[in-house]
Amino acid sequence: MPAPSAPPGERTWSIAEVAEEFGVTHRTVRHYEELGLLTPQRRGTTRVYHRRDRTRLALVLRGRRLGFPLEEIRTIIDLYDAPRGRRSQLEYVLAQIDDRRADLEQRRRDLEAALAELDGFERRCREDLARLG
Amino acid sequence: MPAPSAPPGERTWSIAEVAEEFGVTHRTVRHYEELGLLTPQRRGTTRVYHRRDRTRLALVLRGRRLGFPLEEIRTIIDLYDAPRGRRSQLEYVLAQIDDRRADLEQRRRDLEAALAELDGFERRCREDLARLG
DNA sequence: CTTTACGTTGACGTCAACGTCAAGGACCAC
DNA sequence: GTGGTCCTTGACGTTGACGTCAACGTAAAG
Repeated sequence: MPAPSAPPGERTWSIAEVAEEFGVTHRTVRHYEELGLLTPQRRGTTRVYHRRDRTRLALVLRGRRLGFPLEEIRTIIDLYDAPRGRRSQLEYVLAQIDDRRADLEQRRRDLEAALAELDGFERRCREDLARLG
Repeated sequence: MPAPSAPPGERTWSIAEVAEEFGVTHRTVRHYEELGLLTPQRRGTTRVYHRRDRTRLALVLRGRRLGFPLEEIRTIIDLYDAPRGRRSQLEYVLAQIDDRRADLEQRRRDLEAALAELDGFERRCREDLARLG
């Protein structure tokens, strides 16, 4: 059963399909649900994934590639869905955004430094190689 | 005993000093030694850290901030110290460099995407805020 | 000489992020 | 019916990266 496309015309996916598509195991998908990172619909007892779930999963996996702990990832993507009706809420969200940005920019500096070192190292290696030529 | 600066005039450090300076615990420093990331000298039974160890520790911590597993970090920084006398060795090292660069550039893409999203989200939040007067 | 500070080596504990069964329900094909 | 495929919920195992003792050595300070 490759997941029904029943009432609102919107396509949905089974757990096996999303796992396959994103290159993770169904256990991983379930784990993310346990942590509140995903909240698929249920058709009876079976999980039904919508576009929204795929979007969130993509965000989770990107955060994972960047080395963030899942708990932290949750607070971030929850931020995107947070209510922003009142001024105080908006100001809180904006403060969080600043924190996140500072973190990401530190990582960017680390990343650029690592890449620069790698470049320098490659140059030296190529010079060594040329000398052996 | 803030570590002796005995024969070659080069300053050295105790485990407490390097831990302090890099903002980690001595347990962490020992753990890194167990994994072969650091190889301090011994004066009797006591560890003595040289500039080289500090350099490596800095690399390790940067790798850690970037979310790399310690084992992977070890293979990378060992690469920097690897023998490159023979052509085959150099070619191996250059291949490894390419692998590493590909990984780092994927991370950079993820990072840029995350920052871009954050920027867009902040703009929307600021617009919401403006609408609230 | 005893205390205090810092060092050492095990060895077990913990937490995150899953892996890996086990046992069973639901539905289709034959 | 039986089998096969995909789904479910536990629940225990594992790995990485340390934390946290315990038990002990050593060397300067009182």
